[in-house]
Amino acid sequence: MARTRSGSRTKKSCDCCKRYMDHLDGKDQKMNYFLRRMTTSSKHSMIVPNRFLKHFARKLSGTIKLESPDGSLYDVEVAERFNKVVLRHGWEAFVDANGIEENDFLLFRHTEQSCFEVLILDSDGCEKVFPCTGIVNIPSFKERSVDSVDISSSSHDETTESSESERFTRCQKGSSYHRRKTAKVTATSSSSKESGDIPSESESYESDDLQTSPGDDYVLCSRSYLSEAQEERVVALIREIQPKVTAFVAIMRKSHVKGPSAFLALPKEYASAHFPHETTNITLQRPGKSKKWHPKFYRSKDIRLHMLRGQWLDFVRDNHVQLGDICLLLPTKGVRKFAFTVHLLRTTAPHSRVRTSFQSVSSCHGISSPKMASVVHIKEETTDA
DNA sequence: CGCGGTCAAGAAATGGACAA
DNA sequence: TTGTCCATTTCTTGACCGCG
Repeated sequence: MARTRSGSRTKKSCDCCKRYMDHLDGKDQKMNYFLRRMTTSSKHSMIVPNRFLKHFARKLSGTIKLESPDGSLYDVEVAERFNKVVLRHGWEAFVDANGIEENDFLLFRHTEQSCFEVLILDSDGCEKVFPCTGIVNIPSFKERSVDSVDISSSSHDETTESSESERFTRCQKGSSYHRRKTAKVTATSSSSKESGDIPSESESYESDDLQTSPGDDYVLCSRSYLSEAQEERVVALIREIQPKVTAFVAIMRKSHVKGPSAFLALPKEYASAHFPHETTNITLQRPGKSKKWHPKFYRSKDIRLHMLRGQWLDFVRDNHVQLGDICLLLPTKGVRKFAFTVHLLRTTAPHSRVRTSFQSVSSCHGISSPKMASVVHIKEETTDA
């Protein structure tokens, strides 16, 4: 990071600093705001940026209250997922009730205690306009929350509005470097895809505080990308099973399913969080089935490698796991030994065009790219293979 | 001899530093 | 501010070794 960059920034922002200090007055913290953009995955849970948490005076946990632009309050559970703090139960209700859509921007402002005011901006950066705020469909969840809440009266004065705009602008500037850095990846990923709205884009946007996790409910196998359709299926599945812990999603590659030494590579961070800290056998099980597999979880001495081997191949064979299939591993709660439930999302190739795409998958060692993923059709397997 | 486990090397991705 | 280069990290591939 260039010295000149930070230097010029400090020099230029004296007035800003003054206003900023004024705006923080009365709170022993350095940050009041954070901005997030809605992605497909964040419809179900929203990550709170680590940097915000670092500068947030209090510990964000339990239940917080979100105040929508129409003044309604929502109780939202704060949970920790894979070393990330995420807004969980209640968040979806907030999203639905406020008509928040993908690519919308949400500006969170800490008002008091565990209360955040949320400004909703359209994808073009303008404040979202509702036809009639009274018509907004507020689910029963809100009713539950209102009776237990003492709403702050400081939400909609002009000072707030202007400082929000300022902060939004500043925030955009602040994040430009990261966006630029990720643009390379996005450009590469989307180069062959007609639509500009691709998973990798949203992933890269979130990457300022998420290195391995593209979503909040699941961790995606690194260097893999889910198409919108795939992501929707994964999200739908996660929604259905309502996991209490972060799931691991792996798109099957050649190395996962082919050959005598097939294995499933696990991201270091996820493995550290949910797998044993030594080489040992773990248990895999299909939902609703009694049969179990005990692949070896291998962890190299230098902690660089984390993978499932041995009976992993049996699992692959027994369940007819194929190239391009999606495996969702869910740590089983309450079991002393490390056990995982594996949900399978099958890939189907309904026509020749898809088959062609699949050939390109294997031609590049099975690495799933957005291009390839975009034409892969997934169907969830409801019955055992 | 075959299979499974382990490890090393190369490839690819990512992030940081620096110069224009 | 933007583009490029380089270092680091992580993943993939395949070879080697030990055991049955």
